[in-house]
Amino acid sequence: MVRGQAPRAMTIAGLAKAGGVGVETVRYYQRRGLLETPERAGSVGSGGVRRYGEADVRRLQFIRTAQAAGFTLEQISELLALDATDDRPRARELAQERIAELDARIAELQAARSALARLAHDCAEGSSGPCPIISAFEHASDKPARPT
Amino acid sequence: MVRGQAPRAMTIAGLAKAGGVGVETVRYYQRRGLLETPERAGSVGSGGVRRYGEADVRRLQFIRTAQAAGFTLEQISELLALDATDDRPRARELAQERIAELDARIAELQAARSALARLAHDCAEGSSGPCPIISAFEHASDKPARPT
DNA sequence: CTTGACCCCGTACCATGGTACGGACCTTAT
DNA sequence: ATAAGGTCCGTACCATGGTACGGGGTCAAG
Repeated sequence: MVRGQAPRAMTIAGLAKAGGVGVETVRYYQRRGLLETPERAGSVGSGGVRRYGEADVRRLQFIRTAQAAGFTLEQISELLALDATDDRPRARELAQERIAELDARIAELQAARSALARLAHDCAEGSSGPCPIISAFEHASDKPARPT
Repeated sequence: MVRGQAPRAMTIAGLAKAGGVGVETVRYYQRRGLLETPERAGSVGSGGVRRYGEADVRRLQFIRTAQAAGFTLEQISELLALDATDDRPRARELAQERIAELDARIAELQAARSALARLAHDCAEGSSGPCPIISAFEHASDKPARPT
């Protein structure tokens, strides 16, 4: 019973490369249930090597993309499980939650970015006084162990 | 040799509270060298409790702020060390590096955010076909082990 | 049919950033 | 002075996301 050989050409190294990760990472994702572990190819039931195809590559890329969006592997796992059950409300819920978190995090990073940019600028220009990057606490009141 | 008692009123719990962290976290920062560990107060050399002041609160808050800006504790440690040596070029360098990384990360998150928003929207509206949140890999070619 | 590269799998280890525990000691209020 | 509660300190443990190791099997070329 042969079922489509064409997209199952790669070994794990090929899959890893296609996804831009290491082989160990692929195995790790398999252990976590994020990627499936195909049956070993080979006439004899036991031996042989596992083969992967385009579907696996897409799945792996999805994982990386979702990860870049700040989803944890746990959440990605849920997203993937949702795929099987087609639970759209839950999927949207997860997406909305993550969007809210992303908005918060983006705002935070932008605030930090502009603060940092201003401080770096100030530190560059005026050579007077302490570098303001750190001076948030520099005007201390009681700092005994500071050798002259 | 008494040197300014006023700003050294708190115990570790007060400092932790002022910084919005737990006592254990303060101790952890002390172990990491991010916060100093003041001498124990008390007439007898050995015993007594450590006291903290405003300077410590500011330092702790700086750590939290820098952390929010994506600095690792390691980098914060360096920033703090720079304070002692007043190494402004290096401080600016660190700041610039982090700004670049922040820009990259912000762009990444924004891309993810809009992709996610669009997908969530699509998933909400059309009830036809699979939810696009996941369908990045849904049009798979060879999916054998799918139990009926 | 041997060599070398690659695969399989379990298990151990790593870094980061904490959190928890437990016994001894100190401080403070009653 | 005694009890309650806080501090001190070492050590252990946790979650997350991997990375490394080692022994054995397999596969393809020469």
